[in-house]
This record gives sequence, C-alpha cells and structure tokens, in this order.
Amino acid sequence: MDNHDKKRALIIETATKRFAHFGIAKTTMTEIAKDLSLSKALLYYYFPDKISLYAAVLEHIAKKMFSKIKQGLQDMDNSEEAVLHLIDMRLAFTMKYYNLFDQGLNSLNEMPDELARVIQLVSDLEIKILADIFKKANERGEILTEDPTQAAEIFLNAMIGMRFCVLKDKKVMFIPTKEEFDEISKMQKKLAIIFLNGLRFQKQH
Amino acid sequence: MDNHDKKRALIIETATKRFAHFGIAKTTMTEIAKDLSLSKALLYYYFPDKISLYAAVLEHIAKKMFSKIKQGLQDMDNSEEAVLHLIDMRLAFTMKYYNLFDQGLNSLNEMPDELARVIQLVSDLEIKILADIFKKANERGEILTEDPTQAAEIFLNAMIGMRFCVLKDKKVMFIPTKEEFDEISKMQKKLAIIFLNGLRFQKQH
DNA sequence: TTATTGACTTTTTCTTTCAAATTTTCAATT
DNA sequence: AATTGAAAATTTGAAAGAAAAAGTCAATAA
Repeated sequence: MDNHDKKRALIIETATKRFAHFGIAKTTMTEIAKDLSLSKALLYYYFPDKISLYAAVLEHIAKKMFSKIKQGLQDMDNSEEAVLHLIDMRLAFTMKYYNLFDQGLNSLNEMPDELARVIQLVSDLEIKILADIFKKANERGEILTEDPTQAAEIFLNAMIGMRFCVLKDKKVMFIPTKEEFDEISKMQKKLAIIFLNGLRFQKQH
Repeated sequence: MDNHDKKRALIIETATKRFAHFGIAKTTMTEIAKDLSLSKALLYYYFPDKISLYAAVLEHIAKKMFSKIKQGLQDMDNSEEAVLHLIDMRLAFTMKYYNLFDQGLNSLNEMPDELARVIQLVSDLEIKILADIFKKANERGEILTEDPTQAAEIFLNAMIGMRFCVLKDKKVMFIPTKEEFDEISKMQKKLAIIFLNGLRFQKQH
C-alpha cells in the first residue's frame, strides 16, 4: 500500500467515526478535515465528492463485516449454525453503524452512481457468502438446492425485509432500541430455521 | 343497514376512488365533498377527521380483499395452492390500490390512533387467514406446525418485507411498474414454496 | 332529533426571500 | 504529487406571508 492509499485509508477511518455516529447529513467535510488536521481541499484531492467518501466508508465497513462473518464461518460445520452466525454478525454491525447503513436505503431522491455501485457490490458479496454456505451444506448433504445463489437471494430479501415489517407497527422514529433489534433478530432466526428446513427436500421444478 | 350507514358507505366508496388514485396527501376533503355534491361540513358529521375517513376506506378495501381471498380459498385443497392464491390476490389489490396502502406505511411522523387500529386489525385478519391455511394443512398432514399463528406471522413479515428489498436496488421513485410488481411476486412465491416445505418436518424445540 | 349547510377559525402547506452553511473548484505553493 | 487558502457555486434553514386545507359551529331544514 503506497502513501496515497495509506492516506486514503486514514481518511476513510476518520470519516467512518463521524458518519457512523451522525450519518451523512449531519457530518460536514469541514469536520472531517478538522479531525484529520488537514484542509478540506485535500479531502477533495482524495475523493471527488462527499458521496464518494461516504460510499468508500460504506464499502469499508461492509467488507469488515463480511470478513468477520467469514472468519467465524471457518469453525462451523453445519448450515444452521452458519446462518444464525451471519444473522448475529449482521445485527451487531447494523446496530453499531445504524446511521451509516440507514442512509443509503432511506433516500427517496435519486441515488448517486457511486453509491449505487457500492450498495450493489455489498449486496452481491453478501449473497455470495450465503450461497457458499448453502453450497457447502449441499455437499454435506444437509440440504438439496439446485440454485444456491437464487436461494440466497430469496432468503436475504426476506430476512432483511422483515425489519421493515416488524418496525412498521411500532412507532420507531429514529434509531430502533436494543429490544426492537432483538425482536427483529429473533424473527429472522426463526425464518432461517424454517427456510433451511425447506431446502432439505426442495421440490425440483 | 340504516340510512346513516348507507350514507357512510357511499362516502367511503367515493373517497376510495380519490384516495386510491391520488393518495391521502393529494386528496382534499373539499374534493370528496364536491364528488358527492354535499358540503364539507357533512363529511365531518360522518367522520371525525380526514384520517378516520381514510382509515375507514383502508378497512373497507382490506376487508374486500380478504373476502375475495377467502372466497377463492374454498375450492382449494392444498396449502401451496392456497398460499400462492393469497399472494396473487394481494398483488392484484396492492397494484390497484397502491397509493392507499402505501400511505400508512410511509409516514415517518407519529401515526394517528385510528389508523394504527385499522392497520393492526388488517394485519391480524391476514395472519388469521394464513394461520387457518396452515391449520388445515396440518390437519391434512401436509405440514407439521406446532404454532400456525406464529408461522403465519413470520411468513407474512418476510414475504411483505421482500418488497422493500427488491425495490431498494432499482430507482423506484413513485409507483412500481407492472414488471417490478411481477418480480416481487415471483420472489414471494419462491419463498412461499420453500417456507411451506420447511414446515413439513419442522423441528420441535 | 337527525341531517345539512355556509361562514368562520385554526392549522398546515407552499412560496419566496435571504443569509449562512456547506460543498466544490482552482490557481498558487511546497 | 501533495497541500493549501481563498473564492465560487450550491444547498440548506429560517422567517414571513399568502394560500390552501382541515376542522368547528351556530343556524336551518326535514
């Protein structure tokens, strides 16, 4: 990693703290520059605009999460344990970086290309991880899926989407409480168990 | 049904057209009154406020949908067919009354009590319908669920939530297109099949 | 007593304006 | 290539006032 990349990484690291805590809207480039004791203009030397820096931060955190998930996955020898681990790690990161993840999804206006790219990338990476879990389970004979990637996609959409439904009833204005996160997590795990069970003898069609 | 109730029903019917097409925000009480050729004040004689009228419309449409679902359910003798039918009917109504259903979920500010009540009611009704499907399937020996209501809740949260995830990637500003609705529906059906399969030999715990 | 209304009040939303904050650019410097 | 200060361009936020919409009520008709 050359000097340029090192500095970039440093900026990302610092920006992460601000973005994770206050979200993109409540964080200014001036603040990030001040945190790093350098000029705002220099930030623009390393990142073309605020959104790109934000996207870089998002990518960084997501990859950190995936690396942690994969790490835990090494010791695991059955798919149920693996998927529940994925859900747990997801919950931990979502709670810690709520403002970060929230933004990308929440904006109703048009999404900048760079951000869209990162979100797509992150989504693909997560599907891949889960698809790999399914593939291994397939090999072990635990389940029987012809298309692990598709199954992963279905499961992730369902599991992640649950969040919106569970929170819908309650009046969740800002950041969900620990209890609300736990409720979501519990639901997601129940879904996971039934879903995996459903893959055991999936009908071929 | 006495005169009072008849008039109420007429108001609801007329209001439905406006709300379904323009949503609650873009529909005024004056417009509804004009449609009915009566005074705005009279609307307030029948409904305490705009939200209550909106809630009544929502309840009316939801019950219409559930009645249609149940009707179709009568001829069906297996759970998969039944659940797929539920998804189809849901799609049809969601497409037709998109602006209607969208509102309740979308408002980030606090939800008025009356609207919350109706949404809860509608949610409960749908859970009951699906739980009944599961119970019947249980009796037929198709599946094996100790808690059909809980299973229904999990499935509905997952299935409905999918919508948000599937639409997230794409830039869906306003009303989703037919294609997007179809994509969601396809996903939901795949989930349904795996989920039902997962209930066949559910682990007791 | 119930249904209905027009005129009224209150509340919310929209528009405009303007200053301040923030993002973004750039020529000059190390 | 890395860095900066200063300035331009853009976005945001507050204030104020107008317009629209929600909601009320005393009077009237049936």
